[in-house]
Amino acid sequence: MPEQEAKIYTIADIAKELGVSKTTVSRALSGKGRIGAETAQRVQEFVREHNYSPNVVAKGLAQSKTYNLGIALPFDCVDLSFFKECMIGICETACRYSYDCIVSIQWEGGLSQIERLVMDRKVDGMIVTRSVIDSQVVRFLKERQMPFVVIGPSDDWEVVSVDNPNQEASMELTSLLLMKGLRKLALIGGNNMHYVTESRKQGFLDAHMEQGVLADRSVIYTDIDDYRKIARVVGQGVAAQVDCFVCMDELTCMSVLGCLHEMGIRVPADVKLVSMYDSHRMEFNTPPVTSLRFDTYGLGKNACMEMLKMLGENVEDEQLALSYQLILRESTKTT
Amino acid sequence: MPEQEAKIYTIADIAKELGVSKTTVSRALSGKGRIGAETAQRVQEFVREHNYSPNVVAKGLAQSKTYNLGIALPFDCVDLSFFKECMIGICETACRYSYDCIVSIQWEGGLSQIERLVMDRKVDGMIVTRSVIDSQVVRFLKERQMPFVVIGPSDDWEVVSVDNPNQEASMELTSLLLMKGLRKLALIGGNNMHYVTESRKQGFLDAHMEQGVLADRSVIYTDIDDYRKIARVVGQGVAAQVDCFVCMDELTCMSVLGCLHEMGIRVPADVKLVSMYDSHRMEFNTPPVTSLRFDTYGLGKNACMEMLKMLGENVEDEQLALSYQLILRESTKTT
DNA sequence: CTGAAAGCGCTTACAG
DNA sequence: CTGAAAGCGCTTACAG
Repeated sequence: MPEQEAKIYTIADIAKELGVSKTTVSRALSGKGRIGAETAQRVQEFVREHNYSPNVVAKGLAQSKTYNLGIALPFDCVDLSFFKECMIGICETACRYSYDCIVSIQWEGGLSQIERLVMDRKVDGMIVTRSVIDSQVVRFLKERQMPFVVIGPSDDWEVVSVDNPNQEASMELTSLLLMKGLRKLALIGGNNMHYVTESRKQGFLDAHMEQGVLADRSVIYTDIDDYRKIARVVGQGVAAQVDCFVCMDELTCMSVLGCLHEMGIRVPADVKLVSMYDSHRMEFNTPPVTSLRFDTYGLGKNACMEMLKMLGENVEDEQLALSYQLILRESTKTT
Repeated sequence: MPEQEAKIYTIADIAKELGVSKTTVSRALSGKGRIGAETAQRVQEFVREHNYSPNVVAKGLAQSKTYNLGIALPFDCVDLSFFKECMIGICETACRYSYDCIVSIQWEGGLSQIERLVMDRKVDGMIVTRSVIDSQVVRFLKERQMPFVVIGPSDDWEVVSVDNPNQEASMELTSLLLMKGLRKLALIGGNNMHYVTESRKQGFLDAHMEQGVLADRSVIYTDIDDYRKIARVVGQGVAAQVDCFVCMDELTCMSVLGCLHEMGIRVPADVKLVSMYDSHRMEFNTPPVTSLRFDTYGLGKNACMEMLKMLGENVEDEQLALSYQLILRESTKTT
């Protein structure tokens, strides 16, 4: 049986079959330029019947566009679910505007893949999913005059960025702990070079300020990124008799919980525990851990809309306000 | 200060500057066709100095290629780390051959995004990262005559697929348990429509066969995909006094462990626990859980190499043999 | 070894 | 309202 062998039509084929010019077909398809209603009809019908779809690459070449967005994804993303949700938000939105997303793995420091992507002119813009202080990537993108938006905070006026309300949320979470009467809070967090670490710490400090409690700087630990270091600072925290461990992310939190278990320290009976970033893990842990849930999908979506706007796409300005929830679970039960 | 305003050269510019034809420039760059050594030199030098890089899209159009690979990623990937590592393996390899990867989120059942990607002719081939029984995606890809490879098992002769040795590894893991004298093993697993569920179960049964132990089918549970169901079957397993819970994936395993904790049942003292898929979580749990570690990065790499081969790329046949490790941890200590 | 020309499949001034 | 033509930036027979 000779397969249906779906002939791939070109605009020229259609023009010939219909006895009109390529120009006309093109116009009927794009809707740009004046064109007779009847002619347009005929073209559209033909197209539908033979389910033609234009060669986007050719279209792109003619317009000096690619209809592709690049997503720079850090290779060492601990926070898997964050990047996944973000990516889905971006892709979905891109798709709605007929763009596709090319992923580019971003190795620490270097920018090999991203460089190629940009130099090859395979994307119209870039979305950078981890904002790093003094980023090479950002510098490169600027230099190459490639439009981009970064996800996460930025103190650079020229950079378009979208972000979760990390500082605000961290502050609310911390305030709550203080209001519960917990006084000595240990903060355990990630890489100092990540902006987000800074925001969370700031929120933590803001809350102390607001509640009129002096933050104990001796139990604020940052750049704690492996199990050994975590074990060490948990030990220190316990020795210092902190009331609560405040973890900046879920992975750290899992590890802290592990350490506590091992030391035979009970949560929440002996010490409280919270995470500044929620995940399924936080929910199904023993005990379930109080944490902050952000709308990461929405974040990706917003980033993408900003990008599309920069590219001159006519996006309806449905930019959603990013919110978060403070989810109280057993790990902070005080009774 | 007028930015360096990096002029974007085209092949025509170069030809003019050097007083040769575009053909010559093209040849000097691609290395195809005979060309004078000296001329080639001159071109290459010019190119280096002005760091020109060709417009890949235009090149693609001329060759009816895109130099893009599509990766179909399931939106509901529980096994985040699997897809991430796989993706990195793919992207890395693609990059080495000057391809880029467009991600396409694959919603349950539907194939909207993938369809667009293919119809728009934005990719040369597709890599499908979850093999599902009787897959719509596969059917569509075949119909459209789009080259593709699937990651995971496939019983379809026409389909190129690469896979982890799931069955073999599951068998080894199970055998080990049986050899340790554990007799009643509960198997808890995921979606029946996923091929991988089938492979793991088969390996589990093979081991029983090999060891001459009758598998107790009453404690083989599949399609257990949410916390409620897990809680239920764990309860049943405990009541049936199983010796060990064998979980097909890490997420399930985490939940099973949670349930056991809640019921006050100790691992490994009262019951053993293993996972057929490793992750950091398994390592840093209390107790750490015995599990199977696969080379997912290598899997992605292989998939990509297969794909590139199909596309006529001259890949060195460094196809790596996929292996796995059986990592024994505290959760199966028998003393 | 080198080049003029046609072509990849589209878009878009420009001129009817 | 419609079309011939040039152009997007490359490649590749074909003919020197």
